[in-house]
Amino acid sequence: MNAWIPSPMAAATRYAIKTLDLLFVDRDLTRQRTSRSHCAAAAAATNTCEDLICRLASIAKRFPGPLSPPPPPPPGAKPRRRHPYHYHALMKAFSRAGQSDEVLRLLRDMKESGCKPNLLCYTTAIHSLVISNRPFEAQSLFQEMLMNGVHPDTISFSILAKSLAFHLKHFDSALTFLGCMVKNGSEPDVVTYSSLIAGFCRAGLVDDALKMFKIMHELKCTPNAHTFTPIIQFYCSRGEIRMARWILDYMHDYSIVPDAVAYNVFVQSLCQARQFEQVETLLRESDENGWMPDSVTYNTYINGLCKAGRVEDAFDQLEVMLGKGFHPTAVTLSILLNLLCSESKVVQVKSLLEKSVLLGWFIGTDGYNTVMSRLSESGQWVAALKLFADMVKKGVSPDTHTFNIVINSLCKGGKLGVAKCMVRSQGFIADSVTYNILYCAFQTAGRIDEFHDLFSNMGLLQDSVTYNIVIDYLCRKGRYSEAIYFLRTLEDSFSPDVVAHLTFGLVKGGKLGEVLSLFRDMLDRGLVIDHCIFDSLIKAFCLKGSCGGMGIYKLCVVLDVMLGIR
DNA sequence: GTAGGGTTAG
Repeated sequence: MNAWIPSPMAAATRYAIKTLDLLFVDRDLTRQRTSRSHCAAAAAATNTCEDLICRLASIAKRFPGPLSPPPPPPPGAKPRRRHPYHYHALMKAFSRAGQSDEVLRLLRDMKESGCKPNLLCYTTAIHSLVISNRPFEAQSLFQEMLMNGVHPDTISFSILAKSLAFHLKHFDSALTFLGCMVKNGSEPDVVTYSSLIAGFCRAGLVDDALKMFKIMHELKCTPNAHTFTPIIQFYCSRGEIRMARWILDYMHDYSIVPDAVAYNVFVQSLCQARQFEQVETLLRESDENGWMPDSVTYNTYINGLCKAGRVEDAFDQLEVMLGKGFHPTAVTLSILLNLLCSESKVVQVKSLLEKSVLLGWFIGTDGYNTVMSRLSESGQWVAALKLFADMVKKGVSPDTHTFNIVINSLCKGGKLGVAKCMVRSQGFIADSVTYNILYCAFQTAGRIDEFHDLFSNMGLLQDSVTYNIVIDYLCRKGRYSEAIYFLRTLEDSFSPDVVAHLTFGLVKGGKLGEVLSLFRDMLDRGLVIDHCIFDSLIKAFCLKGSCGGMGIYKLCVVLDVMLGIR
């Protein structure tokens, strides 16, 4: 392994490599590696794939080294002069590199050397924890800052308010926090409000976002493109393209010119709806609408075309993108690798990655993650683990997503103990995806107590996917009352996504009385029964074969209750 | 001197 792989992942990586070396001599794995299906997959190569790989290689030649590895931060670097400014400069660099542990180390070093951290150092450290999804540690550090007599300002308050709303979805706390800001003499500004609006929109609470928008207006706080983009995103995510376009027009009417980010969200939505001609029009008219498409715009468009099977058009757009002077980014590469993988050429892509050094193209973490993920999904988890070893040997730093793919592969191979050790190894930062992968694996293996021991000290990592896993499991086991009880114990107990999962399980189990009771309860509380619940329910009835014969009567009863007409 | 917000792939 190359020496420059920085902490915090270094220890976890070393452990992983050691483990993999042991794993590859495992008899079962060796058998799987040489299985016939893999040989058949390797033999299934076609000219199409070769053609795509040639194109990729030709781009690599035209743009040598566009994805060069980031320079490694100096190991154990310390500022020459012990002044908060110098510490801050280093902390900022580590924070930008996503290395919050290093930021905390510098903060500790400051205190130990008698240099009192100032507001900026604390702010950067808190922000680093927030963007690394470590909200509780961010809150503790904020408390420590107050205890040390450092008074927060609008920026530090805003970072914590964003953490509460955007990451934790604790909106009541976020609003209370806003009140605290004012009491402490820090007025929320456009960034503070925009962060909260983004949090509301991300949680699907657009009405609350619009209320916040109204408050901004009343306080004469002028919104900008950052304020509107999450609202556009909300409507786009629901396929409400007309509403999204209306907001873009509204922005123009009020002289808040939407920028590339706002339009990129819209382009994504048009691509999902396969409205590629609209995308073309948007790009053609970009100049007169006052925005410049960027590499994200083209990546989004190229990805949309790939997903729609329009590979030639995708490569044409790649040419347009390159012609306009945009270098392919890590995302461009991921999109193209993903395209190759979706053509069932994962084996060839794996070999392309292994030869990437010869091609003169640095393939980074994201490129490896994409291919490893596809390998693992298609059941070739040993190949995914081998590619992981290859990536680390080339000096490409794994991130949490990489480790999640490795852990998923280990779980698929029944190596739960190894996965558990990797999560426990120093420097491993688990996220909600890690939590969900392991929860599923330990639950299926009937070893859920071990799972709880593993995560008991890691703070809250559950999300709606976790809740759905629990509900699916309880419904599969016929423990419907427990599933309903579980839903009611959740903080956001009637989240549409989770309700949709539960009603799906209940309908499949023939528990229509429980479904009706749940819907009546929701309607009594003034809650709206979301379209995703409707979709899930219809799917469950269809799967159960209830859309014909007498079964249709039961379906109609449920739909009437949903619509509040029975 | 330095700090905070919205987007794309997996």
